Amino acid sequence: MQASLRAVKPLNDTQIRILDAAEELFMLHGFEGTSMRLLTTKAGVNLAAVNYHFGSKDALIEAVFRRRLDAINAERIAELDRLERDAQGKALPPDAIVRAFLGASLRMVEDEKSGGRNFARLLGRAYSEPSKPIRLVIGQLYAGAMERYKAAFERALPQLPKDELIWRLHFMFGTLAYTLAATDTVHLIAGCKPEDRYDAHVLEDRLAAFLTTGLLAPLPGVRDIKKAA
Amino acid sequence: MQASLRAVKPLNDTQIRILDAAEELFMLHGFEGTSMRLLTTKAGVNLAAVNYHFGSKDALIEAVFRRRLDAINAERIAELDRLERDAQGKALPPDAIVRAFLGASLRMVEDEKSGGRNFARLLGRAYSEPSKPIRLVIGQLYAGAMERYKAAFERALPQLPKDELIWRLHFMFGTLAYTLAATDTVHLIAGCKPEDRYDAHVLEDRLAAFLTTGLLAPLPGVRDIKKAA
DNA sequence: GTCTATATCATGATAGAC
DNA sequence: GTCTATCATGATATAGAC
Repeated sequence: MQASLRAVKPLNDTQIRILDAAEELFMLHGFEGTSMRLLTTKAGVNLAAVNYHFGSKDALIEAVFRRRLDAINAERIAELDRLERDAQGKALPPDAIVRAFLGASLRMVEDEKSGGRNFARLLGRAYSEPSKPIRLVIGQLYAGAMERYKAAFERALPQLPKDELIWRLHFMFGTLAYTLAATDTVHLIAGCKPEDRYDAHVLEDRLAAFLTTGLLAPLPGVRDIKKAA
Repeated sequence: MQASLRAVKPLNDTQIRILDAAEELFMLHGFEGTSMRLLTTKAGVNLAAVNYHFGSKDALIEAVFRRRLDAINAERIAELDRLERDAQGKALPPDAIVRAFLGASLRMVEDEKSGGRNFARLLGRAYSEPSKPIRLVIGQLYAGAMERYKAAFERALPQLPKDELIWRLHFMFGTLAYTLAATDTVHLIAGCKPEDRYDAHVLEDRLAAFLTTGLLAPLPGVRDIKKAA
């Protein structure tokens, strides 16, 4: 009884094949643009299998996100736990928090074989997904980690007003999401080495430099004197 | 003959109603999620009108982006022209280039009445759109302005290696796209004043502070000695 | 659990009267 | 230019044999 509360029933081969195919096709064509026929054909399973194993197409979309996001956010929180334990009560350096936040997501783009890269791009796009149920699931899966990181940043950047911090975290999210979603289009702007695109270390270094400096930016000046008065 | 090359045929009332409805519905439900029936009902026109006036649903999507993006990028380029003229050959301050780039997009989020805000959110999402034709149109509509801004940044930040600049412009794009697409969800992170969400000046100040500082960040260190050697 | 066959419905597009 | 009626197709979901 205790165990069954958290126990994740192991996925069978058919379910895994469906989830893998869904990840790739949702990434390529979007949710509405991916039909069950295409999906089940690609997965090499029967047309009825999705409904049998997941109940509906919407439930499958949820399952696709849950399969990976649970692990990623658990990893994020574990990494923050470790940092805070080592710091013995002192505030963490912003750079370390940023890297801990980025790490789990970026490692996915290196994982080509087991489909992590597909999911990374899918996830990047999902942040600005129109479908309300999907946004809800994503938000819910992120909620725990977000709370923890927000608190860590508040301690690390005590001089930053809270509403400014919120916006800067929002910007950080956006940069990460776009980088995950559109990593294959960077070369279109031209000029960057193609081999860097999927190197998580290089990406982490570049992103961390940009984002950490941005988080520490001087406060924007007051623009409208009347409003301030 | 000369004039007709660039002449944009004025849109009639039906076409405008269709474009306005499309903007809002595409934003709410995505392209595939918006049916012609829903769209024409919302626009108050006949089901056949979209095909008569635009030829197909895909052509309508293109028209939606063209209607506003042409003007926005022209504005972007004009603003850069003005700055460079005033600078009389000197490199521009990075902050000014960033603000010129953001301005035209951000002014849209203030424009609630004529639908600019809908378009802003739609545009933010379109950057990570799976559909290849849509990405092509967007990329093409942006190409001219991107060239100009890239060159301006190269002059303003001569110490920054080109590939690092490309990545940082990529990050800047991402932050702007996400901010446009998800401005209505900032409050979910909680803690920011709701009235700031659609104030273009406040947004521009916050974004410019974050992005300009990020663009000027120190270079990320070399991580792997072996690769560098 | 798996598969075939099918029910039911919505879609984009068009033909042709007005 | 606008409308009605309709076509051909493809969608999700399910019933029922194996």
